[in-house]
Amino acid sequence: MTTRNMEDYLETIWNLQHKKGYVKAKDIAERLEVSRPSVSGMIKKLSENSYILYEKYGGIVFTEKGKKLAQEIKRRHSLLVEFLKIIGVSEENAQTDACKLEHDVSPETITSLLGFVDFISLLPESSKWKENFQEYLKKSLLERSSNKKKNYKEKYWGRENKKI
Amino acid sequence: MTTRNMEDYLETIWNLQHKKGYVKAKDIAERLEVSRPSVSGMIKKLSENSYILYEKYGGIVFTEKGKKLAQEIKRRHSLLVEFLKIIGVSEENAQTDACKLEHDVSPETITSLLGFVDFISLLPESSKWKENFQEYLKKSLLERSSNKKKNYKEKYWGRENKKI
DNA sequence: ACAAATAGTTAGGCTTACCTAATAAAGATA
DNA sequence: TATCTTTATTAGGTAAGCCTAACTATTTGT
Repeated sequence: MTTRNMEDYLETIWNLQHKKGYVKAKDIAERLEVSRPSVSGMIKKLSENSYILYEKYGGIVFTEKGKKLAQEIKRRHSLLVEFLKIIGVSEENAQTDACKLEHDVSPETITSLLGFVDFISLLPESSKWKENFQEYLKKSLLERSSNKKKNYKEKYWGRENKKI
Repeated sequence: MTTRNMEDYLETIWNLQHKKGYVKAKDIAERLEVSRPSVSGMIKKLSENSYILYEKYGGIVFTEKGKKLAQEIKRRHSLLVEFLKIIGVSEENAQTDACKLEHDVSPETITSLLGFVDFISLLPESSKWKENFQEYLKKSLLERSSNKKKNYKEKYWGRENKKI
């Protein structure tokens, strides 16, 4: 099985490959803000599990298996970013959240998210869904930060406590 | 700082408290499918960090700090479940995904999700958003598995739904 | 009240990450 | 070519979790 960490390394390798055209252990360390020995260790692990091929002082390349997994992770990441932006999360936060969430979403949730994103993108211009939603978000944020805070909380916890 | 694991234990304690009225280490072990020594260790840690008060053979109660955190986690969990169900994820999967995702969503994303869920719940009956979306999901699943590509725009976003 | 059942802890080890310090290998340059 | 810089590895240690086996302490039942 692959761990969350292995996935992070694979994704980083993928990104470096597409940004610089080659991948060195040093660059991975920089990107992930981790020591070089840590990278050495993970490279060894990923090699042993046949996700990558590695030559000291040379570079890293994906095996078919590794490429497939890296693409899959990338796909989840992009989907999450796209979704988060639709619901109004900033680009920056969307990126960092996607990095964390991408390891945990089940296939069913991926499918549903994909459906949602597609559905929204198919809305006719005339629907103004996004504008309406954005406006609603802005408004509810304002209200929340001022006087209606209490109201909202009661509503929320009232619902929740019944379930328990 | 609290780790993902500490959060899981706190959430479990919260759930047990509200389901049975008291919390024993043994029950935590069962619920989390973990050995009793593991629970002992975590209880010690949570006590040291003042999230709970614990007495051997007695029970576990939250401190104010612990209660606050547990509620916060619970809040994130419920919100995620609610959202996932809206986009068509099954109850079961929504629960398990929420358990994993709840540790990683940023405050901004929480806010946006909350906005989205509220927004959807405020849609007028006439919009039929959910029905349309559900149907779209079902169809697109079929399409995907039979490798066809077709445009549903017209069918699902005819004039009567412009208000969405 | 005392033995059995239940609950909890300690001891000792495993795994996956991380780190720093020291070392080795390769590449670049004088 | 010899040395210096860069790159990578090894050695040795920490921390958070998990486990089993063995032990202790409490509660319960007769």
